[in-house]
Amino acid sequence: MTEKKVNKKIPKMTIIRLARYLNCLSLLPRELYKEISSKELASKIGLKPTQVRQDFHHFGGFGQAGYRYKVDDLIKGMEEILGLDRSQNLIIVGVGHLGQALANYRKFEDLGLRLVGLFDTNPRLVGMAIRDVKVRDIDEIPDIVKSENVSIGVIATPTESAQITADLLVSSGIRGLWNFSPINILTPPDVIIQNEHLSVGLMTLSYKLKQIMSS
Amino acid sequence: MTEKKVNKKIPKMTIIRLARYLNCLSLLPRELYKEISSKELASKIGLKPTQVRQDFHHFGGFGQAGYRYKVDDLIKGMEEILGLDRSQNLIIVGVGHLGQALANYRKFEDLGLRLVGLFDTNPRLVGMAIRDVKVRDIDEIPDIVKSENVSIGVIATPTESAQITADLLVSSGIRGLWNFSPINILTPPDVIIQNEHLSVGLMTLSYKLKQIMSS
DNA sequence: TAACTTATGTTAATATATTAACAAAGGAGA
DNA sequence: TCTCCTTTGTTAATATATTAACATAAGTTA
Repeated sequence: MTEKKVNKKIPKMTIIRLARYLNCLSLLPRELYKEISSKELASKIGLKPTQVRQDFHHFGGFGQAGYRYKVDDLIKGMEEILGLDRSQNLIIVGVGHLGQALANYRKFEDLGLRLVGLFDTNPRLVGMAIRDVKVRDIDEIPDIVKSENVSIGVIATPTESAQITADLLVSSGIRGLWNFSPINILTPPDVIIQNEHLSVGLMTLSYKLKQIMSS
Repeated sequence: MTEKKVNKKIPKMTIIRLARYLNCLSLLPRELYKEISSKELASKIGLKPTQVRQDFHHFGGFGQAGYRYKVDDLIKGMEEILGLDRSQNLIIVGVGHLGQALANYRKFEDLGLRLVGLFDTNPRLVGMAIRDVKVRDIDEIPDIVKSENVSIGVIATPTESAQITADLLVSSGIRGLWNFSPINILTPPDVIIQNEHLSVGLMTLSYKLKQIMSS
Protein backbone atom coordinates (compact mmCIF):
# COMPACT_ATOMS: atom_id res chain seq x y z
CA MET A 1 0.00 0.00 0.00
CA THR A 2 1.56 3.25 -1.09
CA GLU A 3 -0.95 5.99 -0.49
CA LYS A 4 -4.66 6.60 -0.46
CA LYS A 5 -5.84 7.88 -3.80
CA VAL A 6 -9.55 8.05 -3.13
CA ASN A 7 -10.13 11.17 -5.21
CA LYS A 8 -9.45 9.43 -8.53
CA LYS A 9 -13.15 8.83 -9.35
CA ILE A 10 -14.11 5.36 -8.23
CA PRO A 11 -15.98 3.19 -10.76
CA LYS A 12 -19.64 2.68 -10.01
CA MET A 13 -19.34 -1.09 -10.19
CA THR A 14 -16.49 -1.06 -7.70
CA ILE A 15 -18.69 0.61 -5.09
CA ILE A 16 -21.42 -1.96 -5.60
CA ARG A 17 -18.91 -4.76 -5.20
CA LEU A 18 -17.42 -3.07 -2.15
CA ALA A 19 -20.84 -3.29 -0.56
CA ARG A 20 -21.00 -6.95 -1.50
CA TYR A 21 -17.56 -7.62 -0.04
CA LEU A 22 -18.54 -5.94 3.19
CA ASN A 23 -21.82 -7.82 3.34
CA CYS A 24 -19.97 -11.09 2.78
CA LEU A 25 -17.27 -10.34 5.35
CA SER A 26 -19.78 -9.30 7.99
CA LEU A 27 -21.43 -12.71 7.71
CA LEU A 28 -18.16 -14.59 8.23
CA PRO A 29 -17.51 -16.31 11.58
CA ARG A 30 -14.76 -14.10 12.94
CA GLU A 31 -12.98 -16.88 14.85
CA LEU A 32 -12.44 -18.83 11.65
CA TYR A 33 -11.67 -15.89 9.42
CA LYS A 34 -9.17 -13.50 10.91
CA GLU A 35 -7.53 -13.28 7.51
CA ILE A 36 -8.76 -13.84 3.97
CA SER A 37 -7.19 -13.91 0.53
CA SER A 38 -8.50 -12.25 -2.59
CA LYS A 39 -9.01 -15.75 -3.95
CA GLU A 40 -11.23 -16.85 -1.06
CA LEU A 41 -13.23 -13.66 -0.99
CA ALA A 42 -13.73 -13.72 -4.73
CA SER A 43 -14.97 -17.30 -4.75
CA LYS A 44 -17.57 -16.56 -2.11
CA ILE A 45 -19.16 -13.93 -4.33
CA GLY A 46 -18.53 -15.57 -7.65
CA LEU A 47 -15.82 -13.22 -8.90
CA LYS A 48 -12.20 -13.61 -9.92
CA PRO A 49 -9.40 -12.78 -7.47
CA THR A 50 -7.96 -10.17 -9.79
CA GLN A 51 -11.26 -8.31 -9.71
CA VAL A 52 -11.05 -8.06 -5.96
CA ARG A 53 -7.49 -6.79 -6.03
CA GLN A 54 -8.27 -4.32 -8.79
CA ASP A 55 -11.20 -2.98 -6.77
CA PHE A 56 -9.05 -2.61 -3.67
CA HIS A 57 -6.35 -0.96 -5.70
CA HIS A 58 -8.58 2.06 -6.31
CA PHE A 59 -8.18 2.80 -2.62
CA GLY A 60 -4.48 2.07 -2.46
CA GLY A 61 -5.03 -1.52 -1.37
CA PHE A 62 -5.98 -2.92 2.00
CA GLY A 63 -3.06 -5.28 2.58
CA GLN A 64 0.58 -5.92 1.96
CA ALA A 65 2.21 -8.04 -0.73
CA GLY A 66 2.82 -11.57 0.52
CA TYR A 67 0.31 -11.36 3.39
CA ARG A 68 -3.37 -12.09 3.15
CA TYR A 69 -5.87 -9.38 4.03
CA LYS A 70 -6.77 -8.90 7.67
CA VAL A 71 -10.56 -9.12 7.86
CA ASP A 72 -10.74 -6.38 10.49
CA ASP A 73 -8.81 -4.00 8.27
CA LEU A 74 -11.04 -4.76 5.30
CA ILE A 75 -14.23 -4.17 7.24
CA LYS A 76 -12.96 -1.00 8.84
CA GLY A 77 -11.67 0.39 5.57
CA MET A 78 -14.82 -0.38 3.64
CA GLU A 79 -17.09 1.03 6.30
CA GLU A 80 -15.16 4.25 6.13
CA ILE A 81 -15.34 4.43 2.34
CA LEU A 82 -19.05 3.70 2.31
CA GLY A 83 -19.78 6.26 4.99
CA LEU A 84 -20.91 3.67 7.50
CA ASP A 85 -18.39 4.61 10.14
CA ARG A 86 -20.40 7.46 11.58
CA SER A 87 -23.93 6.63 12.75
CA GLN A 88 -26.80 7.82 10.59
CA ASN A 89 -30.49 7.97 11.41
CA LEU A 90 -33.28 6.76 9.17
CA ILE A 91 -37.05 6.65 9.15
CA ILE A 92 -39.52 4.35 7.40
CA VAL A 93 -42.71 5.64 5.82
CA GLY A 94 -45.41 3.04 5.32
CA VAL A 95 -45.90 0.40 7.99
CA GLY A 96 -47.52 -2.35 5.94
CA HIS A 97 -45.93 -5.75 5.68
CA LEU A 98 -42.93 -4.41 3.82
CA GLY A 99 -42.41 -1.55 6.24
CA GLN A 100 -42.63 -3.93 9.19
CA ALA A 101 -40.24 -6.36 7.53
CA LEU A 102 -37.73 -3.53 7.13
CA ALA A 103 -38.32 -2.25 10.66
CA ASN A 104 -37.31 -5.67 11.96
CA TYR A 105 -34.25 -5.81 9.72
CA ARG A 106 -31.37 -6.53 12.06
CA LYS A 107 -28.65 -5.46 9.64
CA PHE A 108 -29.34 -1.77 10.14
CA GLU A 109 -27.36 -1.71 13.36
CA ASP A 110 -24.42 -3.49 11.75
CA LEU A 111 -24.34 -0.75 9.16
CA GLY A 112 -24.34 2.00 11.75
CA LEU A 113 -27.90 2.98 10.89
CA ARG A 114 -30.43 3.73 13.58
CA LEU A 115 -34.17 3.55 12.98
CA VAL A 116 -35.62 6.58 14.71
CA GLY A 117 -39.14 6.75 13.31
CA LEU A 118 -42.00 4.88 11.66
CA PHE A 119 -44.79 6.72 9.87
CA ASP A 120 -48.15 5.84 8.39
CA THR A 121 -51.49 7.45 7.64
CA ASN A 122 -53.55 4.56 8.98
CA PRO A 123 -54.97 5.57 12.41
CA ARG A 124 -55.03 1.95 13.47
CA LEU A 125 -51.27 1.69 13.08
CA VAL A 126 -50.39 5.07 14.57
CA GLY A 127 -49.55 4.56 18.24
CA MET A 128 -48.19 1.05 17.78
CA ALA A 129 -44.52 0.36 18.39
CA ILE A 130 -42.08 -1.95 16.65
CA ARG A 131 -38.86 -2.70 18.42
CA ASP A 132 -39.41 0.31 20.69
CA VAL A 133 -39.96 2.67 17.76
CA LYS A 134 -43.34 4.39 17.77
CA VAL A 135 -45.53 4.61 14.68
CA ARG A 136 -46.47 8.26 14.11
CA ASP A 137 -48.70 10.10 11.66
CA ILE A 138 -46.86 11.36 8.60
CA ASP A 139 -47.64 14.94 9.66
CA GLU A 140 -44.92 14.55 12.23
CA ILE A 141 -42.24 13.75 9.66
CA PRO A 142 -40.81 17.29 9.33
CA ASP A 143 -40.41 17.69 13.09
CA ILE A 144 -38.76 14.31 13.62
CA VAL A 145 -36.44 14.75 10.67
CA LYS A 146 -35.14 17.95 12.21
CA SER A 147 -35.01 16.85 15.84
CA GLU A 148 -33.42 13.50 15.10
CA ASN A 149 -31.21 14.69 12.26
CA VAL A 150 -32.51 12.04 9.86
CA SER A 151 -30.43 11.47 6.74
CA ILE A 152 -32.23 8.56 5.05
CA GLY A 153 -35.94 8.07 4.35
CA VAL A 154 -37.36 4.70 3.34
CA ILE A 155 -40.40 4.72 1.07
CA ALA A 156 -42.47 1.61 1.80
CA THR A 157 -45.87 3.09 0.99
CA PRO A 158 -48.35 1.97 -1.66
CA THR A 159 -47.43 3.06 -5.18
CA GLU A 160 -50.03 5.83 -5.26
CA SER A 161 -48.48 7.61 -2.28
CA ALA A 162 -44.83 7.13 -3.20
CA GLN A 163 -44.25 10.42 -5.03
CA ILE A 164 -46.09 12.48 -2.40
CA THR A 165 -44.11 10.74 0.31
CA ALA A 166 -40.87 11.51 -1.48
CA ASP A 167 -41.86 15.17 -1.82
CA LEU A 168 -42.63 15.34 1.88
CA LEU A 169 -39.34 13.72 2.85
CA VAL A 170 -37.34 16.00 0.59
CA SER A 171 -39.08 19.15 1.77
CA SER A 172 -38.35 18.05 5.32
CA GLY A 173 -34.66 18.14 4.52
CA ILE A 174 -33.81 14.52 3.72
CA ARG A 175 -31.23 14.03 0.97
CA GLY A 176 -31.24 10.23 0.74
CA LEU A 177 -34.24 8.13 -0.32
CA TRP A 178 -34.49 4.34 -0.36
CA ASN A 179 -37.45 3.63 -2.59
CA PHE A 180 -39.34 0.34 -2.63
CA SER A 181 -42.23 1.48 -4.82
CA PRO A 182 -42.09 0.44 -8.48
CA ILE A 183 -42.26 3.97 -9.86
CA ASN A 184 -39.42 6.25 -10.86
CA ILE A 185 -39.64 9.03 -8.33
CA LEU A 186 -38.86 12.59 -9.38
CA THR A 187 -36.54 14.52 -7.08
CA PRO A 188 -34.32 17.59 -7.17
CA PRO A 189 -30.82 16.81 -8.50
CA ASP A 190 -29.17 17.10 -5.10
CA VAL A 191 -31.24 14.26 -3.67
CA ILE A 192 -29.87 10.73 -3.86
CA ILE A 193 -32.41 8.07 -4.64
CA GLN A 194 -31.75 4.36 -4.41
CA ASN A 195 -34.44 2.33 -6.10
CA GLU A 196 -35.25 -1.24 -5.13
CA HIS A 197 -37.43 -2.08 -8.09
CA LEU A 198 -38.08 -5.69 -7.19
CA SER A 199 -39.82 -6.54 -10.44
CA VAL A 200 -36.62 -5.77 -12.33
CA GLY A 201 -34.83 -8.54 -10.50
CA LEU A 202 -37.71 -10.89 -11.09
CA MET A 203 -37.77 -10.12 -14.79
CA THR A 204 -34.05 -10.71 -15.25
CA LEU A 205 -34.48 -14.00 -13.42
CA SER A 206 -37.23 -14.92 -15.85
CA TYR A 207 -34.97 -14.05 -18.78
CA LYS A 208 -32.09 -16.17 -17.52
CA LEU A 209 -34.47 -19.06 -16.86
CA LYS A 210 -35.71 -18.85 -20.41
CA GLN A 211 -32.13 -18.89 -21.67
CA ILE A 212 -31.08 -22.08 -19.88
CA MET A 213 -34.35 -23.78 -20.74
CA SER A 214 -33.83 -23.26 -24.47
CA SER A 215 -30.20 -24.37 -24.56
CA MET B 1 -36.45 -3.13 -38.60
CA THR B 2 -34.64 -5.58 -40.78
CA GLU B 3 -34.58 -8.91 -39.00
CA LYS B 4 -34.50 -10.34 -35.50
CA LYS B 5 -30.96 -11.06 -34.43
CA VAL B 6 -31.63 -12.27 -30.94
CA ASN B 7 -28.86 -14.87 -30.96
CA LYS B 8 -26.06 -12.29 -30.99
CA LYS B 9 -25.43 -12.46 -27.21
CA ILE B 10 -27.34 -9.65 -25.54
CA PRO B 11 -25.39 -7.47 -23.08
CA LYS B 12 -26.27 -8.02 -19.44
CA MET B 13 -26.98 -4.34 -18.86
CA THR B 14 -29.38 -4.28 -21.80
CA ILE B 15 -31.52 -6.98 -20.18
CA ILE B 16 -31.65 -5.08 -16.90
CA ARG B 17 -32.70 -1.93 -18.72
CA LEU B 18 -35.24 -3.88 -20.75
CA ALA B 19 -36.86 -4.85 -17.46
CA ARG B 20 -36.83 -1.21 -16.40
CA TYR B 21 -38.39 -0.11 -19.68
CA LEU B 22 -41.14 -2.66 -19.31
CA ASN B 23 -41.73 -1.71 -15.70
CA CYS B 24 -41.97 1.94 -16.72
CA LEU B 25 -44.27 1.27 -19.67
CA SER B 26 -46.61 -0.90 -17.61
CA LEU B 27 -47.15 1.99 -15.21
CA LEU B 28 -48.10 4.41 -17.99
CA PRO B 29 -51.76 5.41 -18.45
CA ARG B 30 -52.53 3.65 -21.68
CA GLU B 31 -55.08 6.22 -22.90
CA LEU B 32 -52.44 8.95 -22.81
CA TYR B 33 -49.55 6.89 -24.09
CA LYS B 34 -50.41 4.88 -27.16
CA GLU B 35 -47.05 5.84 -28.59
CA ILE B 36 -43.77 6.92 -27.05
CA SER B 37 -40.44 8.15 -28.37
CA SER B 38 -37.02 6.98 -27.27
CA LYS B 39 -36.53 10.48 -25.89
CA GLU B 40 -39.61 10.33 -23.67
CA LEU B 41 -38.93 6.83 -22.45
CA ALA B 42 -35.30 7.62 -21.70
CA SER B 43 -36.15 10.72 -19.71
CA LYS B 44 -38.54 8.79 -17.50
CA ILE B 45 -35.76 6.45 -16.42
CA GLY B 46 -32.91 8.92 -16.45
CA LEU B 47 -31.15 7.63 -19.55
CA LYS B 48 -30.23 9.09 -22.93
CA PRO B 49 -32.41 8.42 -25.99
CA THR B 50 -29.53 6.83 -27.85
CA GLN B 51 -29.16 4.27 -25.08
CA VAL B 52 -32.76 3.21 -25.55
CA ARG B 53 -32.38 2.86 -29.30
CA GLN B 54 -29.10 0.99 -28.96
CA ASP B 55 -30.75 -1.44 -26.53
CA PHE B 56 -33.66 -1.99 -28.87
CA HIS B 57 -31.29 -2.43 -31.78
CA HIS B 58 -29.97 -5.66 -30.25
CA PHE B 59 -33.37 -7.14 -31.04
CA GLY B 60 -33.68 -5.61 -34.48
CA GLY B 61 -35.63 -2.62 -33.19
CA PHE B 62 -39.23 -2.28 -32.13
CA GLY B 63 -40.34 0.48 -34.45
CA GLN B 64 -39.90 2.11 -37.78
CA ALA B 65 -37.78 5.11 -38.74
CA GLY B 66 -39.85 8.29 -38.60
CA TYR B 67 -42.58 6.83 -36.39
CA ARG B 68 -42.53 6.72 -32.63
CA TYR B 69 -42.75 3.36 -30.87
CA LYS B 70 -46.17 1.84 -30.34
CA VAL B 71 -46.41 1.11 -26.61
CA ASP B 72 -48.30 -2.12 -27.23
CA ASP B 73 -45.57 -3.39 -29.52
CA LEU B 74 -42.89 -2.51 -26.99
CA ILE B 75 -44.64 -4.28 -24.15
CA LYS B 76 -45.43 -7.33 -26.20
CA GLY B 77 -41.91 -7.58 -27.58
CA MET B 78 -40.23 -7.15 -24.23
CA GLU B 79 -42.49 -9.63 -22.50
CA GLU B 80 -41.55 -12.19 -25.11
CA ILE B 81 -37.82 -11.52 -24.75
CA LEU B 82 -37.96 -11.68 -20.96
CA GLY B 83 -39.96 -14.90 -21.00
CA LEU B 84 -43.03 -13.30 -19.47
CA ASP B 85 -45.36 -14.21 -22.30
CA ARG B 86 -46.08 -17.70 -21.06
CA SER B 87 -47.42 -18.01 -17.52
CA GLN B 88 -45.05 -19.31 -14.86
CA ASN B 89 -45.83 -20.52 -11.38
CA LEU B 90 -43.95 -19.52 -8.25
CA ILE B 91 -43.96 -20.29 -4.55
CA ILE B 92 -42.82 -18.31 -1.53
CA VAL B 93 -40.98 -19.93 1.36
CA GLY B 94 -41.12 -17.98 4.61
CA VAL B 95 -44.34 -16.22 5.54
CA GLY B 96 -43.00 -13.55 7.85
CA HIS B 97 -43.57 -9.89 7.11
CA LEU B 98 -41.42 -10.02 3.98
CA GLY B 99 -43.11 -13.15 2.68
CA GLN B 100 -46.52 -11.63 3.28
CA ALA B 101 -45.48 -8.41 1.61
CA LEU B 102 -44.42 -10.37 -1.46
CA ALA B 103 -47.55 -12.54 -1.37
CA ASN B 104 -49.61 -9.37 -1.66
CA TYR B 105 -47.46 -8.01 -4.45
CA ARG B 106 -49.90 -7.18 -7.24
CA LYS B 107 -47.30 -7.00 -9.97
CA PHE B 108 -46.90 -10.75 -10.21
CA GLU B 109 -50.01 -11.10 -12.31
CA ASP B 110 -48.87 -8.34 -14.66
CA LEU B 111 -45.70 -10.32 -15.22
CA GLY B 112 -47.56 -13.51 -16.00
CA LEU B 113 -46.52 -15.07 -12.72
CA ARG B 114 -48.97 -17.00 -10.59
CA LEU B 115 -48.42 -17.56 -6.88
CA VAL B 116 -49.38 -21.18 -6.26
CA GLY B 117 -47.99 -21.86 -2.81
CA LEU B 118 -46.84 -20.38 0.51
CA PHE B 119 -44.68 -22.37 2.90
CA ASP B 120 -43.45 -21.99 6.46
CA THR B 121 -42.35 -24.12 9.37
CA ASN B 122 -44.34 -22.19 11.95
CA PRO B 123 -47.44 -24.28 12.89
CA ARG B 124 -49.34 -21.12 13.72
CA LEU B 125 -48.99 -19.89 10.16
CA VAL B 126 -49.66 -23.21 8.44
CA GLY B 127 -53.32 -23.37 7.52
CA MET B 128 -53.73 -19.65 7.04
CA ALA B 129 -54.46 -18.26 3.60
CA ILE B 130 -53.31 -15.09 1.86
CA ARG B 131 -55.20 -14.04 -1.22
CA ASP B 132 -56.69 -17.53 -1.50
CA VAL B 133 -53.30 -19.22 -1.33
CA LYS B 134 -52.90 -21.65 1.56
CA VAL B 135 -49.85 -21.66 3.82
CA ARG B 136 -48.43 -25.19 3.94
CA ASP B 137 -45.62 -26.88 5.80
CA ILE B 138 -42.34 -26.94 3.93
CA ASP B 139 -42.51 -30.73 3.81
CA GLU B 140 -45.09 -30.33 1.09
CA ILE B 141 -42.79 -28.34 -1.18
CA PRO B 142 -41.62 -31.26 -3.37
CA ASP B 143 -45.17 -32.41 -4.07
CA ILE B 144 -46.49 -28.98 -4.92
CA VAL B 145 -43.50 -28.15 -7.11
CA LYS B 146 -44.24 -31.21 -9.19
CA SER B 147 -48.02 -30.99 -9.28
CA GLU B 148 -48.11 -27.27 -10.01
CA ASN B 149 -45.05 -27.23 -12.26
CA VAL B 150 -43.35 -24.47 -10.25
CA SER B 151 -40.45 -22.73 -11.97
CA ILE B 152 -39.50 -20.01 -9.44
CA GLY B 153 -38.96 -20.28 -5.69
CA VAL B 154 -38.78 -17.19 -3.48
CA ILE B 155 -36.57 -17.41 -0.39
CA ALA B 156 -38.03 -15.13 2.29
CA THR B 157 -36.91 -17.13 5.31
CA PRO B 158 -34.60 -16.06 8.12
CA THR B 159 -30.92 -16.07 7.19
CA GLU B 160 -30.18 -19.29 9.09
CA SER B 161 -32.66 -21.27 6.99
CA ALA B 162 -31.85 -19.75 3.61
CA GLN B 163 -29.31 -22.30 2.40
CA ILE B 164 -31.39 -25.27 3.56
CA THR B 165 -34.43 -23.80 1.87
CA ALA B 166 -32.50 -23.35 -1.34
CA ASP B 167 -31.30 -26.96 -1.20
CA LEU B 168 -34.85 -28.15 -0.72
CA LEU B 169 -36.16 -26.06 -3.59
CA VAL B 170 -33.42 -27.21 -5.94
CA SER B 171 -33.82 -30.88 -5.02
CA SER B 172 -37.53 -30.49 -5.69
CA GLY B 173 -36.72 -29.51 -9.25
CA ILE B 174 -36.81 -25.72 -9.19
CA ARG B 175 -34.24 -24.00 -11.42
CA GLY B 176 -34.93 -20.36 -10.54
CA LEU B 177 -34.41 -18.86 -7.08
CA TRP B 178 -35.26 -15.33 -5.96
CA ASN B 179 -33.27 -14.84 -2.79
CA PHE B 180 -34.02 -12.16 -0.19
CA SER B 181 -31.63 -13.41 2.46
CA PRO B 182 -28.32 -11.57 2.79
CA ILE B 183 -26.15 -14.63 2.23
CA ASN B 184 -24.63 -15.89 -1.00
CA ILE B 185 -26.43 -19.13 -1.57
CA LEU B 186 -24.57 -22.06 -3.07
CA THR B 187 -26.33 -23.87 -5.91
CA PRO B 188 -25.50 -26.22 -8.79
CA PRO B 189 -24.38 -24.36 -11.91
CA ASP B 190 -27.61 -25.04 -13.78
CA VAL B 191 -29.68 -23.16 -11.21
CA ILE B 192 -30.33 -19.46 -11.72
CA ILE B 193 -30.20 -17.35 -8.60
CA GLN B 194 -31.32 -13.76 -8.39
CA ASN B 195 -30.16 -12.08 -5.21
CA GLU B 196 -31.96 -9.14 -3.66
CA HIS B 197 -29.28 -8.18 -1.18
CA LEU B 198 -31.01 -5.14 0.23
CA SER B 199 -28.06 -4.01 2.30
CA VAL B 200 -26.04 -3.54 -0.88
CA GLY B 201 -28.48 -0.92 -2.08
CA LEU B 202 -28.47 0.75 1.29
CA MET B 203 -24.69 0.86 1.38
CA THR B 204 -24.39 2.41 -2.06
CA LEU B 205 -26.94 4.99 -0.97
CA SER B 206 -24.79 5.76 2.05
CA TYR B 207 -21.75 6.14 -0.20
CA LYS B 208 -23.45 8.55 -2.56
CA LEU B 209 -24.79 10.55 0.36
CA LYS B 210 -21.29 10.87 1.74
CA GLN B 211 -20.07 12.05 -1.66
CA ILE B 212 -22.55 14.90 -2.04
CA MET B 213 -22.14 15.92 1.57
CA SER B 214 -18.39 16.40 1.17
CA SER B 215 -18.56 18.35 -2.09
C1' DT C 1 21.12 -19.85 1.67
C1' DA C 2 18.50 -20.97 -2.37
C1' DA C 3 14.45 -22.57 -4.55
C1' DC C 4 9.65 -22.81 -4.35
C1' DT C 5 4.96 -21.39 -3.09
C1' DT C 6 1.55 -18.07 -2.21
C1' DA C 7 0.26 -13.64 -1.68
C1' DT C 8 -0.73 -8.46 -2.93
C1' DG C 9 0.01 -4.20 -5.79
C1' DT C 10 0.40 -2.41 -10.27
C1' DT C 11 0.33 -1.85 -15.09
C1' DA C 12 -1.01 -3.50 -19.64
C1' DA C 13 -4.27 -5.81 -22.59
C1' DT C 14 -8.76 -7.11 -23.59
C1' DA C 15 -13.63 -6.90 -23.51
C1' DT C 16 -17.84 -4.54 -22.78
C1' DA C 17 -20.83 -0.55 -22.53
C1' DT C 18 -22.13 4.11 -23.60
C1' DT C 19 -22.37 7.95 -26.46
C1' DA C 20 -22.08 10.41 -30.74
C1' DA C 21 -22.89 10.89 -35.64
C1' DC C 22 -25.50 10.28 -39.50
C1' DA C 23 -28.50 8.03 -43.15
C1' DA C 24 -33.30 6.89 -44.08
C1' DA C 25 -38.20 7.61 -43.40
C1' DG C 26 -42.33 9.82 -42.21
C1' DG C 27 -45.30 14.15 -41.16
C1' DA C 28 -46.41 19.16 -41.39
C1' DG C 29 -46.62 23.49 -43.52
C1' DA C 30 -45.48 27.04 -46.96
C1' DT D 1 -43.60 19.92 -54.47
C1' DC D 2 -40.10 21.42 -51.53
C1' DT D 3 -38.19 22.32 -47.07
C1' DC D 4 -37.90 21.63 -42.29
C1' DC D 5 -38.57 19.01 -38.26
C1' DT D 6 -38.74 14.78 -35.82
C1' DT D 7 -38.03 10.07 -35.50
C1' DT D 8 -35.76 5.33 -35.64
C1' DG D 9 -31.99 2.19 -37.17
C1' DT D 10 -27.19 1.63 -37.71
C1' DT D 11 -22.39 2.23 -37.49
C1' DA D 12 -18.38 4.53 -35.56
C1' DA D 13 -16.06 6.58 -31.68
C1' DT D 14 -15.38 6.98 -26.98
C1' DA D 15 -15.43 5.58 -22.29
C1' DT D 16 -15.58 2.16 -18.79
C1' DA D 17 -14.88 -2.37 -16.83
C1' DT D 18 -12.71 -6.82 -16.57
C1' DT D 19 -9.00 -9.83 -17.06
C1' DA D 20 -4.27 -11.10 -17.68
C1' DA D 21 0.59 -10.51 -16.77
C1' DC D 22 4.16 -9.59 -13.91
C1' DA D 23 7.13 -7.36 -10.21
C1' DT D 24 7.58 -7.51 -5.36
C1' DA D 25 7.30 -9.43 -0.73
C1' DA D 26 6.75 -12.93 2.85
C1' DG D 27 6.84 -17.76 4.44
C1' DT D 28 8.49 -22.60 3.96
C1' DT D 29 11.44 -26.33 3.04
C1' DA D 30 15.50 -28.72 1.37
